[in-house]
Amino acid sequence: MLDIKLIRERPDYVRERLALRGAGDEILIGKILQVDEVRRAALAQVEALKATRNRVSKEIGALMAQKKLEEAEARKTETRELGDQIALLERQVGESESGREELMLRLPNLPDDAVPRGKTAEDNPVVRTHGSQPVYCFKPASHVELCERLKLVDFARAAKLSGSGFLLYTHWGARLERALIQFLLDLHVDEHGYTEVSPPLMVGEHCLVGVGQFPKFKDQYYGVAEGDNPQALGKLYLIPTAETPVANIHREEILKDSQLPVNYCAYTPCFRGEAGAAGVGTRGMIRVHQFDKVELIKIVKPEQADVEHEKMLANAERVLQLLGLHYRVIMLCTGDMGFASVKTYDIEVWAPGQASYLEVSSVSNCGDFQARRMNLRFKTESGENKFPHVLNGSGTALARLFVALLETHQQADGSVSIPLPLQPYLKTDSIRP
RNA sequence: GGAGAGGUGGCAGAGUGGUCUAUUGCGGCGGUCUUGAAAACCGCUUCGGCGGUAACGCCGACGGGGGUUCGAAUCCCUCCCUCUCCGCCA
Repeated sequence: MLDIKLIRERPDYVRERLALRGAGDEILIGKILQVDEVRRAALAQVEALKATRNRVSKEIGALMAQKKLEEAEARKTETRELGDQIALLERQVGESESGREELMLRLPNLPDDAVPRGKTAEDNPVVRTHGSQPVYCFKPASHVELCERLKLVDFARAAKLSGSGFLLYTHWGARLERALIQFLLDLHVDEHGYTEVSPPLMVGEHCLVGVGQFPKFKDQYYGVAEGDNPQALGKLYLIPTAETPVANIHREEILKDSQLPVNYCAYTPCFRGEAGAAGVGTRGMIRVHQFDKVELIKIVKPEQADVEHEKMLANAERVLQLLGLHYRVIMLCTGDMGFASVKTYDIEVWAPGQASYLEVSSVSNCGDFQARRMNLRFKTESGENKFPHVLNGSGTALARLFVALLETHQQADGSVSIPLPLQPYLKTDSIRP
């Protein structure tokens, strides 16, 4: 959520920054200012009336204590309708407040100055490239072929269980997935200094609102029902990313200055409806309804945000470096950034079987946007309460990492060699047919 | 799921319709005293909003929401959560 004071004081600046996203959200600013004005006018009135009521009520109390009952009764009838007026105005305040809130929750974050202007993914500049595209003396197979040949994933049976977009890992495939999870967690916890957490996989609506997934993108997530009670449907949602529960851990708290930065790392499955995405990358493991991911979350002081953002990006890149994968880092342009973000880097790993780069990580600085939505604050040394900045990054998404790993390290004999750092986890140096 | 007990400030814990501000204790911060510290004593110690250049003034919040009343932490309704016991269960 944006700061209402910023909208009041610099509406044109806000409109201009929002326009850079190209979604037309800037037209909401006028409405917000209008509703805000109504709210403030009604609030000033209601507070004046309440001040009067408080004063008179105290006088009545004093009169009754002195046993001047008739006088007290007279004052009561005098002020009887005050309550009705207050109730009426309070309804106005409430309505304009929730109206303002509703609009505010639909406004995306403002892009940072450092973010390149652009409209689509075509406009995202490459920040750097690591390694180069490997060359093979044979035609590299796609992961679908490799998975079938090596019996790592049973696509057909997964579909039998849950429909398309689900994976059934088998044999070495299941072990590889588990090894990767363990490898990633150990790397971030032991070497990068994150604290591991393992959150609930179902969360209440307020958590999705907190990170900015609701109310605007409600159609993309799975709601769950308990038993056959239709009323329970939508009370809980399957998490689309560990960011949702983990970023909300300290919601409605006031953290101590000394607690920051908070660094969390979590492995969770992620569930996404991907409505409307049918046909796009549906074959194989590239776009699925359930996948595993290790997520990094930081809660930092505003002045630490840029440095911590770069550190998080480096932490995610380290994963691909250790696994011997070629990748590039791109910065998302103003038109391609996520709703809550002020600045986002994507890491795209090379998948030789696809002959394309796959997004395996998105590392975002969300500024104070999520902290406002969650009412998460910290107390500065001078005793002031401020909103911290919240960062999140994948470290990394698993299904696509799995794809890149198989396709990159496939051998002429049909086997897949396992990079050295992963061998202790998988307890083998190669997977053979 | 059933029965009972609870939810008040950082923590503990009073407060069953009104006297000026939600007692009090602990912890924390500042001060006095001291070479320094402890003790003692004094003071301060939640969050949000509105108005004002400011000093300051006002409004709201006692788990959430609604109601009764001139006036609600207190009475009523409703929802949520915690604890104890029972049932079911990996």
